[in-house]
Amino acid sequence: MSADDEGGSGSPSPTEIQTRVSEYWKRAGVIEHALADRPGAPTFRFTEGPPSANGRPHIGHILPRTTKDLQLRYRRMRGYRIVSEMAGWDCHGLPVEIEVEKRHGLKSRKEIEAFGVARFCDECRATTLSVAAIWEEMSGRLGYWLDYTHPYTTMHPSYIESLWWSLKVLFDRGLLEKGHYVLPYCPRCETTLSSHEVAQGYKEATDPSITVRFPLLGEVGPPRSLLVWTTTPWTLVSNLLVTARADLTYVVVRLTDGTEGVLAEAALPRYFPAGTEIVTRLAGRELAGREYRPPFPFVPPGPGRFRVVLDDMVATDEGTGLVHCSPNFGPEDQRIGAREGVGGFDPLDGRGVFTSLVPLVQGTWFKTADPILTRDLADRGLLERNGSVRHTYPFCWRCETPLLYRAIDSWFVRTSRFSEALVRHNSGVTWIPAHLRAGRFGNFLTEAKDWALSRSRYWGTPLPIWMCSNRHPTCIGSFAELEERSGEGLPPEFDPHRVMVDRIAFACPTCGEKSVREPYTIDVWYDSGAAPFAQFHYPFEPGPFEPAAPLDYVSEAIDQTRGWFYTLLVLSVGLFDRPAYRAALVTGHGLDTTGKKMSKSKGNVLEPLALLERFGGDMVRWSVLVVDFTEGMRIAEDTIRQAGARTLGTLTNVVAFYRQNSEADGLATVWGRPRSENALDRWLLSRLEATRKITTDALESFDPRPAAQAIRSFVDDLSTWYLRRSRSRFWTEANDPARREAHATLSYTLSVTARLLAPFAPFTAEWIHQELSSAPFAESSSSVHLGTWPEEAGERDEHLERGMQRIRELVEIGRELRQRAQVKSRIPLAELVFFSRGPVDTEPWTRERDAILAAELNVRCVTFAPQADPKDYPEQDWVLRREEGAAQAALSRKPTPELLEEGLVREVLRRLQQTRKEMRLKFTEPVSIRIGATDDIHRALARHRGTVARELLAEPLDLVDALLPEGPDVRSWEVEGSRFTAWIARKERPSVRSPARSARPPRRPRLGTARRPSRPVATRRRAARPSRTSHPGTRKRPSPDRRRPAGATARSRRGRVRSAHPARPRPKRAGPRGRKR
RNA sequence: GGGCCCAUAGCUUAGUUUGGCUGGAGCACCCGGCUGAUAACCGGGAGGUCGUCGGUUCAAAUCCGACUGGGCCCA
Repeated sequence: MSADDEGGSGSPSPTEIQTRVSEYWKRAGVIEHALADRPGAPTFRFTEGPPSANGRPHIGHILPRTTKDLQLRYRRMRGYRIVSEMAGWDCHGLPVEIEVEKRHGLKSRKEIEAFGVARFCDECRATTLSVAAIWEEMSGRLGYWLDYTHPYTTMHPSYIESLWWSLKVLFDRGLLEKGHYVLPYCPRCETTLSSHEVAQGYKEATDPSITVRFPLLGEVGPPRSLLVWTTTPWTLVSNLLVTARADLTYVVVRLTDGTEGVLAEAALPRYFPAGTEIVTRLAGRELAGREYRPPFPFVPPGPGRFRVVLDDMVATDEGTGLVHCSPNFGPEDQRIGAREGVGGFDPLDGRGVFTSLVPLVQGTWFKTADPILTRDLADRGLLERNGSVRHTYPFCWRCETPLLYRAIDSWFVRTSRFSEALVRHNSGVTWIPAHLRAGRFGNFLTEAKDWALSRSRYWGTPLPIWMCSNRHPTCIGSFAELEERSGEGLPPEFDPHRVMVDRIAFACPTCGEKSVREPYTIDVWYDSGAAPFAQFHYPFEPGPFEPAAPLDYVSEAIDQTRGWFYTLLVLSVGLFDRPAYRAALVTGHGLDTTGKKMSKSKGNVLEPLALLERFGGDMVRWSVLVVDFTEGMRIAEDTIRQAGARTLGTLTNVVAFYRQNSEADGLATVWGRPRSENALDRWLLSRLEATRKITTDALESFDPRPAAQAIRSFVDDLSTWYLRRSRSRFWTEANDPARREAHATLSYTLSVTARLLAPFAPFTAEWIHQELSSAPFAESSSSVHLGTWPEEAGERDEHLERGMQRIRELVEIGRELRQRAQVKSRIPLAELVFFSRGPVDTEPWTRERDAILAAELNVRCVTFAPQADPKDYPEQDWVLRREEGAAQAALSRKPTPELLEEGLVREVLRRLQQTRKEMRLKFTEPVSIRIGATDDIHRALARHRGTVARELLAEPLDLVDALLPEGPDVRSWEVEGSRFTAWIARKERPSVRSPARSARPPRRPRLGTARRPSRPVATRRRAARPSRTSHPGTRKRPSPDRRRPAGATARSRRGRVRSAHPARPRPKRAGPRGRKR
């Protein structure tokens, strides 16, 4: 990092904090401790949804990983044992296969088989975890704690054996069956796809849009044709039926060539100009049974073929109201075809190429055939309309080949048979957001369709079903069973993937014929849906998995409603007849700055690793947690910086303030709830308790949104009200009771805040906790993440909270009056009177109320009066605020000469303090000061000499009754029309305390006292930098030995401070001393 | 084509369940103030057709309907 990254005197940057904390976690083995088994602890059941092990993480993965980690950290602090914290990898499937295909230039299944299936699978296995390290890196930077040393992988033999066990359970229950159905099919990959896979591949595409004449047979009069619309001309060669809707009105119109056409009346305006002759009207049901000549002569005649049938699926908003039906190439078509008993006709081979059944286009790919067939129709006078249409069409999500729907043999999980149970077991799930339960997810369950499970591929869990020539299926549920059936021992390194299992055959238990394995793998979504039990090799090994117990919590992004959330539930209900999870937190997707979905093609993606590197995990986590992350949310660097810096930055600054002061006084952290009578302290503790309660309730109910907001607002109150009004107490002496109270309150509050923050911003929380600790960054046992969650400590005082709120409102009134009086706050004013119609109910802390107001508004006296008599407050002396006609408050507007003089002193002090700050002096560091001023300023300073010397820590303070001569080291200011000059010089010698506070960075090895080996990465402080002005008697460069060193631990500082100088000199006690020139 | 969700200031948002005071706050901007933790802080200002239209009501950001835009899912 460069020196410019570091703050001058403030707190470390988020990335510095993260670096330091990460090193500590690593060094002290904190993560291992946190994830260690906790015998006897209550169980919190969780499963990491396995990401695809060869897909790189994208921005969308940040949200769910944050919400998962948040809940797990909370539960750990609550004393739970998380079952399980295994990371997991989804290893199988087309993504891996396609990567390997590309590498070896393989273009079809034929080429893969020529390449060698065993070799192909070996390559897939080797490829599959290639990006695991990137995922681990991202999770580490995000602070997502999982056990990456023992991840589960869906390709592991034990995992696959569990899958086989579960498949056999379904098979035995009759829920796993073979069927012949129309399914989405990729002709390049030569396999069916799951609906989930199809959903990912919809794209805008231009397709033909043609309307074809199907001549009706047996009509009298002019030739009459059905006008049939389609966007897939290639399916016309396999046409078997035409569908009309019973309740629609159809018209027969006169076509331009004198023949007649039939179409829905509703479609008429889309096709023909007004005034087109309508020969007759007829109801849809009258069309039923009419026979027609098919558009192509390839389909042999058969019972019931080439006639009009009725169905409600016919839409009217596009097309002609007459739908061409090719039962092999559409789900609806299949349903209708099956109902009508017309059989099927499939002219395509596995690669989507027409076979000899269709000589016209034999050897042509299905899409390429469209124009050829269209031209042929036109040549034969059957093409009524020829056009094109833009619409969404499904493409293969991996290889971008247009999909087709076709009837094919496949194995199914009969989900439709237990959709009622799916709905029932979903009804008790806590969904966040809640609408998903009955809404999107619930709807999906009610309409649950059978799950097409089998894939004609290679790298996947082999379907453990063997079939004999008599079509008797045998399902194998374990490796031992396979061994027993086949009568051959499995090798010790048995790999239950294709080739090895394919070679095994056995006699059919039913008929004795040879049984061979069905050559399928299964949908990878089954793999991941089985993760809760398969990761433990259930039921083959003893483990923490209990069939009766659902997971307590899962969290993923919204797209998983159809994915993992669904397959988890299906398997849970199908196998165990219970819900899969008690609570599901669903995050939205990341959008770009304009609210558009991030996608590679739009080039608006943000790299998660780059973001995390730049801002640190906490900033990223916090920025998503404080907004409604269940909606799609815009993610931009600016919003991360803004949301993160506000709360986390403020809080670290509060900690820095606390540490500087308590360290200087040698006060140790107070971890228990203090008892203070001070109203501000009691107020803060009450606010803390309120925040604790909201945070706890939110996390208990799995919805962190209210918690993050409550913490944000609490940190705001802490910094901008409590600390601002309490500062002076931190500057009194260490044994002052008020100082003790303030210290104890802030100390305790920060310790609780660190624990409340721990699940949300683990790095910052840890840093705060360590800053409070007596042995920071020492042992793992001191980690905030191994501590307990804050329990209720003391009650809220809502009366006090309301009273304080009222005071803050009164402050605003006071400021307004000051502004109107045009007297800046630095000048004290004599009196502020509030005329309250109702008394401000601040009993029993009325005196403190007035003191807070007086200090905040810099007035000598605050009083409350029941009502004002205007003539007591003449305008030349008072500025009045009215509310609804009645006087509300009055501020005396004219400062007395004494008050003016005090204001003048403050003006001078402020400028000199600013100079001290610019010189980067520690606030405990004494200086030599000479101030040259005349007249009013000199008189004022002389009269307040003690205050001036004390506040500036001037040892000595030299007041000169003349302006100092100009010089490079002399500064000059103008105040209220008068000038004054000063020079400030660092003391020649370090003050007594300096050595203790200051080992120095190794790169500037001078004057080092109390030097310690430092960790360069943990640099907290800016390297010594020349102050902007130089002063007589001062080195050009501030002496580095006064600075906090790189990496010097707080322990070393404190240890020395406390033992060596228990009663260190305080600035305020540094008495003015004369200095001879 | 169907379903679910969302829309409040340039940006992030509170308020919507249960209609009711002048629609609050933060960032950014302008003016002023404060500053011995701060990358800060405090006051004031400017900035709002509460997506649009219609309905219910004494009263609508809030309830109802339609529409527009966006997100997600299904087809």
